[in-house]
Amino acid sequence: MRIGQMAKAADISEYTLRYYERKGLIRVKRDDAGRRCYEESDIEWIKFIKRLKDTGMLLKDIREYSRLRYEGNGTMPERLSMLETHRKYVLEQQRKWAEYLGNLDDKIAFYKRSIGSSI
Amino acid sequence: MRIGQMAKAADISEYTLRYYERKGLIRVKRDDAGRRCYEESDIEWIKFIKRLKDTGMLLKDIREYSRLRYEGNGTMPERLSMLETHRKYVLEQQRKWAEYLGNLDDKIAFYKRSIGSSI
DNA sequence: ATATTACCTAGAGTATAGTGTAAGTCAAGA
DNA sequence: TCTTGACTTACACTATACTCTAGGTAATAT
Repeated sequence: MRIGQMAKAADISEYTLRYYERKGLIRVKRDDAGRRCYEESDIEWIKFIKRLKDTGMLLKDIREYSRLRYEGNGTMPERLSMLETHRKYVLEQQRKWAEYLGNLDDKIAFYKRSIGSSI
Repeated sequence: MRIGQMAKAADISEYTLRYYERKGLIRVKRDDAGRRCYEESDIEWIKFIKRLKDTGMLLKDIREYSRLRYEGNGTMPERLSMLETHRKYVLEQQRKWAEYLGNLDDKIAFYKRSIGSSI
């Protein structure tokens, strides 16, 4: 699978795929012509990277996770530990968003009352 | 209230306070010596700006909200509309975080099984 | 009187994460 | 054979949001 197909399959730009490779997040083989050849399994891997990124993990941390992953199964405990740390972070974010939604709803209710009473 | 006190009161750096002023998010009067004089009410305003920012609103959008706020009560309907749009965004983010937490828990469970079975 | 502290402005520098361009290579179809 | 399209690398540029420095002023503490 070449970069164009992968970009479509994983819904990511070719620029970003090359950028992630440069940054050490993804390792990709080349064909005889020097073109990137992605494996099928890379689709899920790239989607997983996207999710880590979308939930606030920095590329340098994803890079570290990636390094462990490419090292093999022996690094599973370390990866598990990273994911558990990240899980705590995600829970904390959820708490913050819920709290913020409360604030926002209060503010919205206040505005509605203010606008209503001025009629 | 001068910038040093405000930085402590609103838990934000002086750099950022000046930056937000330059960007049009906050309007501040000066004393005879040209120093910024914040009002008590600015504390809550700045905290609110921080929450908008922390929940993914871009400074340029916060700037627009701010412009309306400084224009007075007549802009309440517009501000309400901005907050309701942002509320939808926050709800969508919550949904995404919940979904992602599910993925993460699956992955963690998988790792735990894998590690367990290899003992 | 002088030293220190808190402030001022303008502008440069940093971090993060892409995004785009220039110049060139390669392979497959008309 | 020639052209087109998909790729390659290296490097420059962008956006966002700060963060810091340099050089200066003003008020206060010793």
